[in-house]
Order: sequence, then structure tokens, then C-alpha cells
Amino acid sequence: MEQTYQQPLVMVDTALFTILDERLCLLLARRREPPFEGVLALPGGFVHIEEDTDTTMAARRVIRGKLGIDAPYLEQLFTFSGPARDPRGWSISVAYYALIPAALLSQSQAAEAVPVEELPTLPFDHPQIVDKAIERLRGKATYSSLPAFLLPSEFTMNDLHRIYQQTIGTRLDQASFRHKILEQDIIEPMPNRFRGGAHRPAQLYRLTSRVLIPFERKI
Amino acid sequence: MEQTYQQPLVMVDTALFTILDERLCLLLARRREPPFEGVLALPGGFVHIEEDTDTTMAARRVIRGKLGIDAPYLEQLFTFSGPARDPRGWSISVAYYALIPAALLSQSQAAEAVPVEELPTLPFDHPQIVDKAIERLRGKATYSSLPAFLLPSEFTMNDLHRIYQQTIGTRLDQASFRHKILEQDIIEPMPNRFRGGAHRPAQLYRLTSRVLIPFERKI
DNA sequence: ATTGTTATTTGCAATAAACAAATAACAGGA
DNA sequence: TCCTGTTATTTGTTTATTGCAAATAACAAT
Repeated sequence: MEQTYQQPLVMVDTALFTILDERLCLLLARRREPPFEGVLALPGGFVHIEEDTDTTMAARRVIRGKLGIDAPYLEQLFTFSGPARDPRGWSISVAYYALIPAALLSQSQAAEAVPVEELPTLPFDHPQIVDKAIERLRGKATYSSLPAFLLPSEFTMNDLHRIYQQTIGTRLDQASFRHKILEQDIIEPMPNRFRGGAHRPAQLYRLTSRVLIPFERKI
Repeated sequence: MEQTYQQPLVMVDTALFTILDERLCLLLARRREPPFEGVLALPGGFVHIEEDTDTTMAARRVIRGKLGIDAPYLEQLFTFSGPARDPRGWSISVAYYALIPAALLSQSQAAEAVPVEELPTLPFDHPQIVDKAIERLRGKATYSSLPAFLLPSEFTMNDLHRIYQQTIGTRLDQASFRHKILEQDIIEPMPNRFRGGAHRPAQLYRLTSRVLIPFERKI
């Protein structure tokens, strides 16, 4: 703390996932400065020298700047570095990924979301970051409560079923999914809270914990 | 590339796992310079400005410097940063973990290994790094070929069974383990290669791939 | 041939998953 | 009120998978 160093090129980049229209999407930002000014890219920024705990602070600041809210789920993903990744010189970027329920987005923010299969050409090493983020998301989705963070705080079993299918990308048997999820105690029914319609009302659930819970696994 | 920056405090630290005497151990190094000169710590070092692909290069250099060999498995773990983690000022450290078969260690190197339950007090944020590394190792062990990288290139099914139990820390049924592993196609028998003794000889196997293979999972 | 030892396979009960279908609960209209 | 359409939830039934215990295999040494 007693010494100060010239600000190195230390930055964060964020892959912000949401599900819109049944599809996994990323929220991109148009760059306001060179390099790649005007190009769509992952939201990011420099780590401020005064950010005093960890780069997580910088990632949260970037997400607040982009969306005005905190992400319900934010996790460090991977760190990329080298002289070639940024034309300004040797740099190091700590990448994060976050899950954002669509319900938290404004209409204009939602309009900017791009399905992961239809991403434009991204600058820097952002394509690598995206690949790693999707891989991690899919991987963890199969053995944790992760996809639930793409839902609002109250949801039905079928909401959860759909969101798991959309993040993993495969069909999951309904009855087995129900059984498995309830067995893991990651959600709990909210007493006397149902969602209606012209049909049998659906029980509303909420997460038992605000943090990620891995499922029990045996080899 | 056209600009150069003052060398920032960018470093790597490595958690080097091995299994000795049926126990999961870490290889530590005594620090040769301040801060914490003379103290046992995770092997680490600064990232050189000329290291031109990624911090993985620096991690490999550190491991070569410590052990004289490359680790069969090396993976980026997590990045720690902040002004408080190093008395010299704001720093960023990319942590790695690696798996080293005990057979690759010299006698003196093996003598320096410390079981993870008996670690001394480590400097900097090395205790956090160790915690995260063990967590990741245990997590991946339950659904991938990861523990096999703690074995030499030829091993028996029972070697593999033991190493999985030691990394995960629980007992695994022998028959089920065999079945499960063979089902995953991560190893293949080496034709006509057996390990003998005063008993039925054991089939020798090798990994089908030099990279980590995750098991098939269903939710 | 017998014994001791570790490797590998087998059999069976207990669990869990996949699949298909039934039942439940409601709104809205006949 | 009763019937219909719709989504939610539960129930079988069949089909893998796992857990556990025991049997069998293959060798060295005696």
C-alpha cells in the first residue's frame, strides 16, 4: 500500500447471460472508445487501482454500469493475458460470467441481447471468453442450482425445467427432473403461492439459498 | 505492442499435487527472497513481459524450475488480486494447480511433500489458493479422468481405484468403480501387459487421451 | 497339489431413470 | 351445472444402474 505503481493494463470482461424467447443470450455493449470503437463486444473495463478487495469489485462495477443492477450470480471464469490480445500492449484480463433473469432487464436492454448462436464477430479474445463461459455454464448446469439464477425469485417447477433444458441444450424427462430437483433440496415451495391460468395452478418455488449449490454426486 | 509499460506485479502461484504414501500432498518451496524469505510457500514467480502467449507459460516455467519436469496436468485455477495480498503493493496472481505422479519426483523432492492435512501456515493468500485447488480437484475427480494424471503412464485398475479414493476422500465400491470407468472409455488395456506378483497378474491400462475427459452425466 | 494373495467376475437385491399414461385443478363457455 | 381445453402433477411399469457380498481366476512359493 505504501508504494504505487503505474496503472498496468489490468482489466475485466464480462459475459452476461440471460434467457429470452426460450434462447440463451448474451448482453453485448457497443464500445465507446478505441480500439474497436463502435464495435459490439463483451462489457468490460479497467480495474481501478483503488478497488481494494479483488477484481470481483471491478466486474460488479462494470455490470452496474451496463445494467444498473447487480447480477444474482457472478463468478470468475478465466484470466487471459499476453501482448497480442490488445493492440495497446501486454495486458491481462480477468473474465467473469454472470446470470441475469430476463425480468430484471429493461425493454431496451433486452432488445440488445443476442442469442449465443447468432453472435457477431467479437473483438480481442472475446470469442474465447464466450466459448469458455458457455462451456462452464453448461457444465455446472448439469450438477448444480446454477440455471435457477436465470429465473426471478419465484418460479414454477416447469419454469425451472425449461430453463435447465435451455441452458444445457437437451431435453430432460419431466417426471425425473422433478424428482431429482426435489431430492437435492435446492428449492422449496412457497406456502399458498401459486400461479394460475385456465388450468391447474402451479406451485411457486424459491431457492433455499442465494448461493450456488452443487448436487450430490457419486462416481 | 508499440508501447511498453512498467512491469506490473503480475505473478503466478502453483499448487502442485502428488500422492505419497496413500495421501494427497502438496509440494512446497522455501522462499529465497523477501517478503517471507525462508518461509515454505507455494512455488511461484513473476510473469515475464516476454512470455508471449499466456500466464500458462509462466506457470510451466515455475514448475520446471521447481521440479525440472513438466506436469502431466496443469490447469488455471483462479486469479487473486488486490493491494493487501502482497506487502510490495497492488498485485495480481494467477493461480494454477498441477498433478504430478509421485514416480516423477526425485527422492529429495518427494521428501519435501506435505500432506494437505498437515500444511504449515502459508504466507500471502496461499491458504485460499490451496482451499480452492483442493475443492476443484475433488470436484472434478468425481466426474472426470483427472485423478489418473496422478499415476504413471501405465497403471492397474486397482491403482486407479485407490487414487480416486484418495483424491475424493471416500470409499468407492470396487466392482461399480470398474464398471463405471470402463464404460467411460477413458482408459484402455495395454495388450499383453500385466503386473505380476505372487498372485493373479493385473492388467495394465493407459489413458486413451492425454487431456482431461469429463464423464457423461445426466441430470 | 496346497496355500496365500491379489485381481477380476458374477449374482442378486436395492435404487434410480426413462417412458407412457393417468389424474388434478382450474377458466370459460354450453 | 356440466363439459372442454389446458397445464400441472402424480403414478405405474419397464429398464438401467449401483451397492454389496461372494465366487472364481491366476499366479508364486511351499
